[in-house]
Amino acid sequence: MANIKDVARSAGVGIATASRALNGTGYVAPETRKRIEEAAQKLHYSPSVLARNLLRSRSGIIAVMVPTLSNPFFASFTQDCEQLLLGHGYKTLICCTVQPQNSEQDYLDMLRSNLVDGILTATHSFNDDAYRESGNPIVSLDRNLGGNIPLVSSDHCRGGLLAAEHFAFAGCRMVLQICGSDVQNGHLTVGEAHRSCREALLASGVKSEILFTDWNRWDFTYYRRTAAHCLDAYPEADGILASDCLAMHVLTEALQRGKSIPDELKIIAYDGTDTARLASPALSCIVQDTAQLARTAVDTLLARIQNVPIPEPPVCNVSWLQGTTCP
Amino acid sequence: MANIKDVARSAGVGIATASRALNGTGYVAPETRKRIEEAAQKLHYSPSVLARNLLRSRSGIIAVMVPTLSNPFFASFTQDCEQLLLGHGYKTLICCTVQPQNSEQDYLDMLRSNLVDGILTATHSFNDDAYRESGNPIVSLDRNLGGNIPLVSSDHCRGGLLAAEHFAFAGCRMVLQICGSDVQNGHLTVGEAHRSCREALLASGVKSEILFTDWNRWDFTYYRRTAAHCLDAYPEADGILASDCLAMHVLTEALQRGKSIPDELKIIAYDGTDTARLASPALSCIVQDTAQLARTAVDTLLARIQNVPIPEPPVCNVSWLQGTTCP
DNA sequence: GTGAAAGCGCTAACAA
DNA sequence: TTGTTAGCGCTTTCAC
Repeated sequence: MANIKDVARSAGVGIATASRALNGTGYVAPETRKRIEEAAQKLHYSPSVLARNLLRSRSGIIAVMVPTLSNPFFASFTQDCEQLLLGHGYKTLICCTVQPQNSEQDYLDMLRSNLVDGILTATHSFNDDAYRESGNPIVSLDRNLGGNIPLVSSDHCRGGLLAAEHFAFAGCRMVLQICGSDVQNGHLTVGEAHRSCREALLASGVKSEILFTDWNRWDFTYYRRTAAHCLDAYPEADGILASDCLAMHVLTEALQRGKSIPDELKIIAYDGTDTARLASPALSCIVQDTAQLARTAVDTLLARIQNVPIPEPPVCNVSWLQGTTCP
Repeated sequence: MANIKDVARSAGVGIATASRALNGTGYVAPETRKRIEEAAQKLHYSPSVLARNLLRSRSGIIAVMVPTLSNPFFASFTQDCEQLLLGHGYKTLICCTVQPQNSEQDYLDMLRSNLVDGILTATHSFNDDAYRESGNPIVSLDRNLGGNIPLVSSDHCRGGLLAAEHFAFAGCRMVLQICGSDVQNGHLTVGEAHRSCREALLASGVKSEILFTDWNRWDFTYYRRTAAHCLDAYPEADGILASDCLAMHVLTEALQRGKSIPDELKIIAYDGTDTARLASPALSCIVQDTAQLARTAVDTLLARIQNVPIPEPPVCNVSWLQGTTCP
C-alpha cells in the first residue's frame, strides 16, 4: 500500500505539501495540487486511518454493547444507533455480552486503550464499578450505573401503568409479571415498569405475581421452557406481562394448550418490536420507541465526547399498541 | 492517560525494558519486572491499541456488512460472527447498508485505510467491481462477487428442492415464490433456491409464479403491503414461499382474511430463524444454519487474512423444519 | 539484563 | 507557497 511519502516523492514535493493538498488544508499551488492528486490516484493512495488516529488519539469508533443481537429489541436499537452514528462520522463496534466470558471489562478496556471513543452500553450485568472507574464517555441504556454516567431510558413507570390499566380494564383477576432477575439489584430501570404495574394492579384489586427469569438467557429453548413453566406453575393467571420474545412464546404455548386468547388469558408484550407485531393473533404491546432511545443515547454520548454540557437526557416515550391478546 | 514512558520513568527504567516487562517478551530481571508492574498498576496504565496497531499495520477489527439488523437472519448471522471472531481475538464492526447513501464503497475504503483487517459482506447491492478491486481479505455470504473472492452459502439448490417437495406433497396446484429483485442479476446464490424450487414444481405439474420484491427494502410497512399484494394479485395461489419476515406477514394477512391455513394456503418460510419459529401457527421452514454459515465465513476470512491456502468453503446445510403451515 | 534510537504513517508547527 | 522537523505511543533491533 502506497503511503504519503511515496505520493510526495512521486509528485516531486515534500511530505507536508502532499498532506496539505490531499486534505485540502493550508496553501498549495493549484498546479502542485494537481500533480499530487494525480500521483495519489496513480498509486492508489489511501491514507492510513491508523496513523491519523494515533495522532489525534481518537478512533472514530463507538462501541455498542448489548446482551445479544438475537433479541429484536437490541437488534433494532443497535441498528438505529449505527445509522445515527454513521451520520456523525462514527463507525459502530458491536459487543455482545451473552457469553459470560466476554467480560464487559474487556470491552471497557477498549476505551482506555483508545480503541473506541465512547461506549453505549445496554447490558444487564452487575459490575457497575468497572464502568464508573473507566471514567470515559459512556452512556447507559436502561441501567443506572451510578457515578455521573448518563442514563437513557423509556418512561417505564408509565409503561407499567399502561399495562396495568389494560389488564384491569380487561377484567383480569391475577396477573403474572415475568421479568429478568437482574432487575432485582435495582439498577435496571425496567424494574420500574414491573413495580408500577404491580402497584396499580393491586390498587385495582387485581392480584400480581412476579416471576424472575434467569440472568442473561436469551435463547429459544429457555424462552420456551419458561413459557411452559409459567402456564404450569400459575394456572390461575389470567394475564401475563412479558417482554416480546417471551410473550410470543407464551402466546404460542397457550394456544397449543387450547387456551382461548384473550378470553381465558390476556397477554401484553413489553417492548413492542416489529417482531412482536408480527405474531398472530397480534400481540397487544407496550411499545418502546427504539428510534428515540437511540437518538437520545447517541446525542448524549456525542455531547459527552465533545465535552459539552449534557442536558438531562429526556425520558423516552412508551405507547400502547392495540393487538388482540388484550383489549 | 498514562503512557509507557510515564511507567518507565516512574519505575526508573528505560522504555524498552518497560515494554518487555509489560508484554512478557524478552529478558527482564524479576525484580525490575516487579517495579514496572507496580508502576503500571499505580498509574492505571493501559497500552494504546492505536499505537500498537500502527506499528503492526493491523487493527484487529473485522467489518461485517449486512443490509439491516432488523432482519433476524442477518442479526443472527452477525451475532454468530461476532462471537466467533471474538474467540479469534477480533472485534466486529457492524455496517448496515439499508440506507443507500451509506455506500458500500465507504466501507470498502476502511479496508484500504487499514481500519479493518478484513470484511465479511452479506449485502445485496450491485457494485461487484468495487469489491474485486479492493483486493484485500474479503469473504462474501450468498453473493458471488467474482474475482477470487470466496463465497460462502447454504445449499440453496437443496433448499428449493425441499420446499418444492413439500408443496407438491401437500397437494398445491399453484405456488407463488417471492424473492428479492436482486437475484435477477444472477449473483445472489439464493436465486438457486427459487430456480430449483420452480423447476421441481413444474416437473411435478405444479404451477409456479415468481414475484420480485423491491431492492433493499426491509421494513415492516413494505412487508405488510407486499403480503397484502400477494394475496390480492394471486388469489389462485395455494402455496407461498417467502423469506421469514415476509412469510410471517403473509401468514398474518391470510389469517386476517379468514383463510384457513394450511387447508387453503400452504406457507413455507425460507431461512427458519428463531423468529419464524415463533409464529402461531408454527411456520414450516427451510432452515439455514446461520451458525455453520458464520463459522465457515469466519474461518475462510481468517485463512485469507493469514494468507494460508483456503479450502473450498463447504456448502452449508439446509434442513426442513416441520411446522403447521405446510405438512 | 538494559536502554538509546529508529520508525510505523501521518499532521502541524515552524522556517524558509 | 513549500519543506523540514517534531512528535502521536508503541515495539524492536542493536549496542552496551
